[in-house]
Amino acid sequence: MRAISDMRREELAQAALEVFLIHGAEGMTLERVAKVAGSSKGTVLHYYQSKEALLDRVLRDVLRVLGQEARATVAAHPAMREKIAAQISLCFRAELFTPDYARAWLSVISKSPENNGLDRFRRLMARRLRSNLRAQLRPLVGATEARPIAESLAALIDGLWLRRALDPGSLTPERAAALAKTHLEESLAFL
Amino acid sequence: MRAISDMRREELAQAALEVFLIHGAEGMTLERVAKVAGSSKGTVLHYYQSKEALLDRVLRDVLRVLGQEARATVAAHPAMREKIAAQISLCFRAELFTPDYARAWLSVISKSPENNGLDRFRRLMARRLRSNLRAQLRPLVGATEARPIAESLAALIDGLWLRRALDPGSLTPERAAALAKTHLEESLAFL
DNA sequence: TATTTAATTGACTCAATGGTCAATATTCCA
DNA sequence: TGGAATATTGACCATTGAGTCAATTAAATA
Repeated sequence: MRAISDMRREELAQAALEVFLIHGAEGMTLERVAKVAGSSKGTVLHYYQSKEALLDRVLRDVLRVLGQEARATVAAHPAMREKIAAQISLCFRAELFTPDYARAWLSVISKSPENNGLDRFRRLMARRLRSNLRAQLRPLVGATEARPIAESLAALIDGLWLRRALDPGSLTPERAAALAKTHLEESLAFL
Repeated sequence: MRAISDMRREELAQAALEVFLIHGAEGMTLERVAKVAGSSKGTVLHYYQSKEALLDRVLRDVLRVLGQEARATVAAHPAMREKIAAQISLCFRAELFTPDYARAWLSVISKSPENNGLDRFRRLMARRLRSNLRAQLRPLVGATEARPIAESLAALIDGLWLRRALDPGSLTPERAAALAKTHLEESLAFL
């Protein structure tokens, strides 16, 4: 029967996500995952061939959830200006822009040069953000201007996430979103 | 005699810096440092009580060099506008804004939450940049406006460094500096 | 219920890394 | 030159974490 083993796999993935958010990609050790799942390292490796496979699963889950939210939110804002603003809000919404997520993200990018799975994940996230921003800017300012604005905005967003990871107390989600939106407004006004 | 042992210490610090720039803080293993120095792990630990002590030394050296350059360059540009531009240029000058330095920096910040030495270093760097930017903005736009502009600019700079670490090919030093300066100009123009 | 199938465990190996230490080699100087 | 101080080494140890595996336990089913 698949059902039981699938449920176990699910539980383990859930535990892994939990550990991942607290300890990052590297700190997500099999022991910790096993402990959170109330199981043993052996069992974890029974369901996932390797730590890499488990991490893949975790990242895939995260990616899926983020993707759904993003599409839904952007679709809900037909006007272009609002679409971009919505896109920015999405990046900094309170459930996502937490110290935990920010640290986890930092751990992903810092290991990304040595880990294919993490690198793929990172690239996907980066590409998704950039192409969304560009696509939404293009009708407003044209393709030529859209690129540098999207580039700058993406870098600013990265920097704000970094700060959230490192000095969580010094930056609220609202303030981060406000800074990004201000930057966008100024870029648009300047043309 | 101090002289000889001091020279050895120096050589080891040099080797450690080299390894640090290639492999980051974590990847700076005693074995690697010893190998580069043409020595042995035991010798490294003879001169530095621990890996932490060695890393401290490396970071202190980096900090000293960066501080000197920064003070000199900024002092050389008496006009305020130019001072800020010089400050930005300094962040992205070709010798510094290399993939190696960017990756090393990334490794520092990613380990910073768990390592006091790295955290102190990171905070120092961040504080120095921010306070420089704020100090130079204040006479131009007043204290109230200076803060958010400096904040935003600092985050953008961080984001650009991140990109340099992760996708080195996609961002030249000139382009990075240009993006940062554009952001600054737009912020100033918007007031 | 007996047998087969699957889940679970913990002890094991292996590799990497920081760190200790006693033995050895080198250097200095009286 | 010979002994004291110093430098150097490599063999050890401890820890951590991934991954293996055979033995045990639990579950399903004929």
